[in-house]
Amino acid sequence: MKETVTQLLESALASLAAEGILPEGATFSPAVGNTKDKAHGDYASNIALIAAKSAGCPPRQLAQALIEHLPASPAVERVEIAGPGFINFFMSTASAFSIVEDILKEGAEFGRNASGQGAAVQVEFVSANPTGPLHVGHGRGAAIGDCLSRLLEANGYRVTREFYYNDAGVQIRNLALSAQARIKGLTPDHADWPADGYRGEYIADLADAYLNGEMVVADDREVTGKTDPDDLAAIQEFAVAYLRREQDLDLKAFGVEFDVYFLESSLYQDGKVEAAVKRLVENGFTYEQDGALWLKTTDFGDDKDRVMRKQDGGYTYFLPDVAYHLDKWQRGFSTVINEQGADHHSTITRVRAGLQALNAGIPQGWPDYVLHQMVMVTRSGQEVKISKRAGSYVTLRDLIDEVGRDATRFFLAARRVDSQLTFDIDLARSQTNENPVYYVQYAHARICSVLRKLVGELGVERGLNECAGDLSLLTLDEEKDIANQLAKYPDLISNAASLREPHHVTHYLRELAGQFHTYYNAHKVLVEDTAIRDARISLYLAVRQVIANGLGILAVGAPEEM
RNA sequence: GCGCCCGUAGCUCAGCUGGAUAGAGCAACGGCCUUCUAAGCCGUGGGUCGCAGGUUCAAGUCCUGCCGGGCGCGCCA
Repeated sequence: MKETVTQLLESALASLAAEGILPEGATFSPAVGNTKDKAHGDYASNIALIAAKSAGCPPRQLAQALIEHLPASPAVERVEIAGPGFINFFMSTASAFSIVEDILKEGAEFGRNASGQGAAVQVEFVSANPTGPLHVGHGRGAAIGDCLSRLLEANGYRVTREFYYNDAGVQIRNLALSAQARIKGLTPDHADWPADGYRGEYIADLADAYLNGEMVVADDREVTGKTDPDDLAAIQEFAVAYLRREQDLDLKAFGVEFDVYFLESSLYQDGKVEAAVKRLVENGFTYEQDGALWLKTTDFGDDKDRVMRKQDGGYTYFLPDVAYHLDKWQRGFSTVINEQGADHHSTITRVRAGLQALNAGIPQGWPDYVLHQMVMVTRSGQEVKISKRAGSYVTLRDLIDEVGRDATRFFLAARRVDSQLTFDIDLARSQTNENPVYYVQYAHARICSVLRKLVGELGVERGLNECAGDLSLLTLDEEKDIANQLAKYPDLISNAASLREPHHVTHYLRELAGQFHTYYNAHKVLVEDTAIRDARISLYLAVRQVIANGLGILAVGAPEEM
């Protein structure tokens, strides 16, 4: 519908150019937007304001000329000039409802497009180190990363979901020492407990499992506990596997699956870290100082140079990071999106600098980053800070267990990534219209319920994607509003993906559900006039389909009954 | 001190690549509720968009400065 208006305007612009009213060379792409105020019609364009200067005539006059050159279209009922020179389009009622037929014809495909042309995109997210259960922040990352992946897929991209983790560094050593302390019977309050050791309950569980010789199977590994308290290497291997399994279970409960688990240690094993170092040295961006090897990241916009190789000969995390991203590039991902917590912000400049210093033909500003701000969890208006299992933080599992997978996903994806998020447990649990998840799911269930009633009480079978009835009988304002909202869905999918802003999906659904509930409350659908009834049910079916499609992007369930 | 993010109604938040009179939900206030799947429905009030400049026909949106909050500023990841 919006395209129709755009085409009409383009045609009018061409006519004006042909008549010399507009300069030949200049090209204007008319911006057509949805109106906020219904008094301004269904769509509005500011083209006359934009083009007025180069046309050399006042905007309203140019708008008038454009309107006079607008080709006739059955979709447009009337056109007006308003304000400083906006052109407002009032669409015919009949054309507004053609979207219903489109939706029912396309079904689950409605809103999806092929603009990505199958290009390979990688989304790296969560990437938690295997040192404990996932926390709420990881949950936010998981919700955003997975939703973003689904959005990209809906736009025709081929997405690889990747999880990168450090399985060998200082933190892992620390984990092994903590586990060993537990295995030897120490508790975190003991004087000999490792400094900065991990203190959570899960360390004790891990220790028991190791001593019992349990076998743990994680998505990417399988290890049996050796029971020997002195074999630190064995403890470390077991601990990593144990916590990987723990995280796998969290992710499974959350409904997130990864295509690739990428180990930091593999970069060392495959010589990729050494190769990166060699290349950086050869390119002349390094120097030795204080017994360490530095990279001149300041040549690429960093505020200070960074250590690559420490005094003790080990590498900092930064170097494998660079090697890892070179590997991503070499795997052919022209678009890579790294979803991380904003507390990792400083790595961006460093990684990009390292990649530029490699001289590998990687574009400046590659890869993309999506950073989410912190999450605070509240219950009864009070901040919740700890979980029993992890001790110092609220785990993702806590939330899923308490409010359910659907509400957790919806809530964690519902805010702009760059603003902090308050997760209200009471709200997420509540079964009232105040709870947006409930509200949206209920709209879907309500429609399913009407269909059951239609079959059960009236004996009328109606296929789920069957468009029946004369849509021109839909004459109510609420019906047209809903149709217009439905028509916005494809743009939503395309914009949310290109802007990397998944939160738009939740807001859209909340609004659509609200419109539907209002309509439902005001107007009966199972009316005696079967022609009107059938037309309204067609609209219901379209709403049901779009809600289902939108919830699918969020990986939130679309229940048939509540 | 430096860097990044945020500041919009009492609260939680939207505001699509600058566009018309800044929106939604909750709360408040006033009505309604024997009605298809219910846990409510309709309406009203409520704003110096942190502050001050600037760019523009047009600024919540872009630029500069300041104020307030969060995060980061490791040879941790």
